[in-house]
Parts: sequence; C-alpha cells; structure tokens
Amino acid sequence: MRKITIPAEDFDLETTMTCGQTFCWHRTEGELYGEGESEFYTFRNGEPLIVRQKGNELHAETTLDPDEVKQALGLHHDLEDVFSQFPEDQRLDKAREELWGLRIIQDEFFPCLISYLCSPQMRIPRIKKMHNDMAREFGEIQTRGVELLRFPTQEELSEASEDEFRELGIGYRAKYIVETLDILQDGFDHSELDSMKYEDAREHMKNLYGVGDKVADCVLLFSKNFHQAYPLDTWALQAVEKHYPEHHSDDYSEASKNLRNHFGEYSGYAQEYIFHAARKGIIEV
DNA sequence: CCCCAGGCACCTC
DNA sequence: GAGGTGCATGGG
Repeated sequence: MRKITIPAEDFDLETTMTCGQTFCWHRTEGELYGEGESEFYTFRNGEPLIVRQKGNELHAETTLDPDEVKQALGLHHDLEDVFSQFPEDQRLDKAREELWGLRIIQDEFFPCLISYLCSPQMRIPRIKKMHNDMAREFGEIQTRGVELLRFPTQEELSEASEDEFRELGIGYRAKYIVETLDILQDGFDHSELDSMKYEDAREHMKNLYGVGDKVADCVLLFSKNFHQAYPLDTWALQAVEKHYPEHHSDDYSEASKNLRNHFGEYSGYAQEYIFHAARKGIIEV
C-alpha cells in the first residue's frame, strides 16, 4: 500500500459513488447511500483501494498503478469529449449542469455481476445491503484502522448454499446466484467479453442464469467498459416513452438500438445522467 | 391490508 | 416470438 495523488479534473467523487451505479464501493465510515464520511474504498485483486477527493486531486491508498485507479473511477474518459458527442438535448444539459463530474465506474466483474443478479424487483439500498451482507458472511472483514469489507471471491461464494443466500433476504434471486456460480465454474470466461462486439457481449452475458438484457447491460457498462450500453429499467423506459417517444419500443433490443443510434458511442453516460437526474427529481419522469 | 421495487425464467400458443 | 404469470422480501 502506498499513497498516490492523481489529477482529477471534471470529477465529482461523491456523486459518482452515490448515483446508484456501484454496490462494490463503500464509505470508510457511514452508509454508501446515506450520510457519512466522503472517503470511499473498494477492493481490487483482494487488496483495498481507498480514495478521497481534494479539489482537482484524488488521493489514493493502493497497491495499484495510477492508471488502474483512474480506470476504476472512470477517469480514463474525457468528460467534455463524452458530452460533445451527444446531440443537442435540453434535459441532458440540465442533468449535466447538476451532476457534472459523475463518472461511470469500472468495478470488478464478479462482485458487480453478483450484485446486479440481486437487483430485479429490488430497491437500490436493499441491493447494497445484500452485497454488504454477502461480504460480511462469506468474504472477509479487514481491520486497517477502520473495518473494510471485502466481497467474497468466486471460490468463497461457491461454498455457500441457496438456503444461506435466502437467509440473507435475497429471496428468489438466491437461485440466480447459485446457478450462475455453476456456469462460471463450468468455464464461462468473462475475459472473452472484452474482445466481443457490444451486442454479442450482451447475448453472451444472457447465458448466465438470472441475467436478462437489463442486468447484462449494467454489468457490461459498470464492469466491462461497454459505454454504449443503455440499461433499460422501468424508470429509463418510462423516461424514454415520455421524452423520446420516437426511440421507444416494447422490444428491449429495438429500444436499445434506437437509443444507441441517438446518443452515440457514450450512450451509457447519457443513461446514467438521465437516470440519476430523474431519481433526484432534477428532471421529471 | 395492499402496493410495488434498477426483471427474469418459464409456460402457452 | 409474442404474450401472460409467478416470484421473496421489506418498506410505504
């Protein structure tokens, strides 16, 4: 572990952490989606990464290289360039004004996948609770001045039974986790996704049990750098139906394609700004 | 008490 | 492939 400082222009750590995209980051003190210290941590390769923002600098404690830290927080994108690729859009302008600095994080594939397997028919704070409970129950609590929750590895989580997941309140999604762990064990190699075209990657993800279009898009966007992905949950679909009716469709693939054609290569950023703005009431749905 | 939540699998037809 | 259903659990 060493302390490094990284330039962080056009970056808002607090918003990036609390906009509902990640379940893999934590506050060192307090709840992620609640009040608390503006210092955050996650784990990479089993080692903690702790970050705090001071103005246009990011202070990190980590074993990682600066570039890997930047990648983890979405700092490898040029945010001005991202927005310059969107078409003229009043709602997006408003969201941009309020949320400027929100980045799309890149979490580790495995914990990201398991968390989003828990997401169907569930509110965001409860998904976070499930993630934390799994970390406490099957992962590890490291003590480094404060207690740090490490999410279990694939091997560690495979030890758990469906009943044990149900005891954590995960409900019918417990089966998604158990079955998906089997498929991963049988040789599903997520690194193959990296060289796939976006639509092929989404189809490939759906080979995992409990992974449909929406969960696939979230995992690809938040852990695999597929920033074209425009996750269409009930909110997003409502927003599309109301504000972009010409792009709306009841068919997921169709709506997804329309939106990617409209917003371009960084559609995922548009989705995230619109989603968070809608959630915060900055723009109406 | 009812309603619903960052959907999904599974069953018909 | 389109359309309808059941699903665990907790909070409003």
